[in-house]
Amino acid sequence: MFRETWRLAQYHHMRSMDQDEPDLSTHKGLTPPGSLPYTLEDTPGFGLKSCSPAYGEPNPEVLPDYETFEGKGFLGQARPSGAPALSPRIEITPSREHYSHGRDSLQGQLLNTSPRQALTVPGQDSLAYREPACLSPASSNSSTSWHSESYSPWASPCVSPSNGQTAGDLCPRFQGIQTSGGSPRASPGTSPRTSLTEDCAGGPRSPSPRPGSRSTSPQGKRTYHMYRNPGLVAGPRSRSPSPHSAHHDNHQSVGGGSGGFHYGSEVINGFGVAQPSSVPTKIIRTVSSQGYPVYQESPTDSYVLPCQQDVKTKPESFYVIPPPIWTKQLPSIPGICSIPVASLPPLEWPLPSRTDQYELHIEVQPKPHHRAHYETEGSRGAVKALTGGHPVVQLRGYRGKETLGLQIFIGTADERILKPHAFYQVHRITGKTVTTSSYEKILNSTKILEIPLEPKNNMKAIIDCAGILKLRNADIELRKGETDIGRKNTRVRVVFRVHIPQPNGQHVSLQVASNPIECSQRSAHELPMVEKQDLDSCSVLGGQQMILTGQNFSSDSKVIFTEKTHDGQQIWEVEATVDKDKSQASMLFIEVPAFRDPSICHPVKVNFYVINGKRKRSQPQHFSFIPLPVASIKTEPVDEYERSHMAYGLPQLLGVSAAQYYHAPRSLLAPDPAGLGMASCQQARPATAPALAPALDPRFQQQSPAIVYSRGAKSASAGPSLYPQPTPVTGAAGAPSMLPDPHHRSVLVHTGSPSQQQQQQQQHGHTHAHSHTHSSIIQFSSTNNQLLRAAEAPLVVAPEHQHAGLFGEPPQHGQQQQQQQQHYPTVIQQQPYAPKMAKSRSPPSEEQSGTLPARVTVKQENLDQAYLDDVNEIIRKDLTGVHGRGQT
DNA sequence: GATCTATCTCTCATCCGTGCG
DNA sequence: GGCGCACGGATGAGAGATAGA
Repeated sequence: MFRETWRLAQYHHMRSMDQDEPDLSTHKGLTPPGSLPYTLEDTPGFGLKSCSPAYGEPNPEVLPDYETFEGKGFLGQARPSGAPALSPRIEITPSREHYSHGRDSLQGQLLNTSPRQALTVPGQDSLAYREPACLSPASSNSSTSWHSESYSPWASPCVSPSNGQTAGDLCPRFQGIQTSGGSPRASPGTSPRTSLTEDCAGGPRSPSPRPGSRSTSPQGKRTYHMYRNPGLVAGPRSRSPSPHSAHHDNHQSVGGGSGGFHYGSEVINGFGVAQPSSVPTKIIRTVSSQGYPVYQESPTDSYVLPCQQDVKTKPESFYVIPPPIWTKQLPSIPGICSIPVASLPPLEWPLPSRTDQYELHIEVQPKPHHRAHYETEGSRGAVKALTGGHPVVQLRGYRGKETLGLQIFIGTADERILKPHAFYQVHRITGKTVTTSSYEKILNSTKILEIPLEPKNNMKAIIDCAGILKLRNADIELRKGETDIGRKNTRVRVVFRVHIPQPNGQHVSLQVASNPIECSQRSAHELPMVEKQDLDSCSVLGGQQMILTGQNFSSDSKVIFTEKTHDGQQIWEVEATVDKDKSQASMLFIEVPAFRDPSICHPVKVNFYVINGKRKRSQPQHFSFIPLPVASIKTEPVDEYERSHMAYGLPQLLGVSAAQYYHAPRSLLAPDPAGLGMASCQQARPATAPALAPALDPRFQQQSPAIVYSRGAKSASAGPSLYPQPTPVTGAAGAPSMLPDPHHRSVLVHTGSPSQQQQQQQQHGHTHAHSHTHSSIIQFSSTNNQLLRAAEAPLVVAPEHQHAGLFGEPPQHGQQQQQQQQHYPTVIQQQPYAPKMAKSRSPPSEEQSGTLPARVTVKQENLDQAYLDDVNEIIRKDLTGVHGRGQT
């Protein structure tokens, strides 16, 4: 699958080169994919440098398109007069219900492309538009649509047709084109809820041969073949556009040429409103005009609107739309504390959940299952708690009187570092049952809900306004730079963040993630799910009883322990003994089996899963086998396999301080060769070591785990600081549980915004070639690189430069950086352990040495492994590079 | 052992219907 | 009663897995 995706990426890459397609690979959270089969600079004409604003920096070319957003929903608000069936929730409906119009950034002007029939139109006077925002998603965008036919006949209107509006209603430029053409699939798959008038406009509602029967997919499912051979599906049946409209009309001119994209702020996402610089996110009615201006949040929209505590009683308050923030200084907004986004840590950055003073705590966890809804569906409601209510989050230790904003977004739940989920977005729920007001924001393509944390409520918030939106896999997978795959990637976590202002002007950022939530339809009723295990580790001899708590266990449930290699090859599998007498539907009593090799000298991480049927298996759970006491282990030379295996547990096992691996601070970037050669674990994986450093180095533990960052001018004086892993790291050797949770791992340094750090790097420029050398050894994501760079180069950044472009560096340097990224793919490697190299099925030597040609094998049945493979692939390349460069 | 093809199985994305407020 | 939301269920297409040639 991954290979397939890669091929597609290559294909699209070639196309992009042909068409001067903008490279969007750097979009997601400022983390350029490390494993792209192309270089970032392979897209000539793309205005990466010329038009990319700094992170958080408003681009004047784009500013007119930005608008802050939004009060709490339209619930209970009067609809615009004369607007029939105008939904109180007007959103982009990115799927098939799109209109194509305007220009396609790749293929030029799109004329008369919409096959859709006219939709019910509210009165013109009821809507206000921002033309720049009314752009076809097909035109720039995002995920899929720029290839092949490049636009869809269903290209997105600014608002969903389900709202009974035509594109022309929402954007003047739509007018006159909405009835063109006719589609063989007129009004494809329009939901019955969407009550369009297309039926009356002629054309069958569904291509189904059975009138009245369920229609087929809007444009039919898109296949890889279609992706590869866009011409085969040309015409109105072309693939649907990505959910997001991006207005090219504006952006094309920015930066010149066709590639006028804004990197720093624009991100391509399958999410319709996710492109701050290109796509309208919402259309809401204003007070004055009773219209629905389209606006979206700029990356610089770091403030939120005053919280409307009770939208039901003050519906009018929604109509208050602040002027574009880029036009003025950040206002002092009562209510929720406002912080410039540029000063906030990116969503990809790991944050601690607590400090000495504060703790962000999930009082009530969400249910482990929540069926996410597609954009074509109606809402499936807010995430609920197991108890029947809703999740509750509280900020403890806060004594201030200021209301803070609790940010919510959907994050990943896989092995890797927590980051915004590519295939899911938080969805604001509005309804009669929703009591919590919320604001919707877009940060680097990630939709964020912000709800107030009020002292009067003891800084507690009931999360009853957050649903989960599923984006179509194809839309996301095909966007440039996206390496994740959506298939079976259905686990998410709800991530909560809060930024607590400090008296000195700094802010403390805390983050906590919920338990994983399975978002697929089926699994909620069929797949077993392990929610809790009372044992994380056991002696290699096994025999201990472990209680698994979860759902959908059955009398036929089996528990399988497995061990896999880096390549995902399973080298060990054994079924645990299940005590069926004790076991229940929500609880399994098992006996941990003995590990295959009782002579291991280090903890070995394995997985286990519960399986009910052939394919009804739970997500893999982690488990560790602990070696017997040292005295009982025969000392033998370790082979390559063991050596690599040991690398992961080395620091803990040997009680070696991470400081031995690193020099501070610069050496934090590179493993100490001497350290790598110590003990019997000579080849500790360099990519892993840095990730462990903060947790292992006692120096870090003495400091506050929180990320404290400066805002504004104060950042200039904010030198680099080291912040420890909040998770206590025990000194007990060999205890696998002491490894910090990768999802809660703190970061080393945050001296300000990413842009600041980028600026720092720029200032250091070529004199810091060594840092590149280091980073070529230790691969981090760009964000992590920023962290490391910040740690390494504590430059004082003038306030006026704090928005220096992360991607807006001088061309030369930018290219160099891109080359670096190309040659040394980045990866977030923060797994406490990684599956060991193949021993029995694959030659360890080559793998170990990193000279084995990369081959990614992804099995559908194990998505986590796919992720691991993805990472491991990069690591192998990295190792190859290291060796090839003579351990530079 | 590698490749191709056919078939099976399952996921995805959408649609349908119902209950509730 | 109408409407919209929430939600469970169903469905076809298509992708992946698997077996056989």
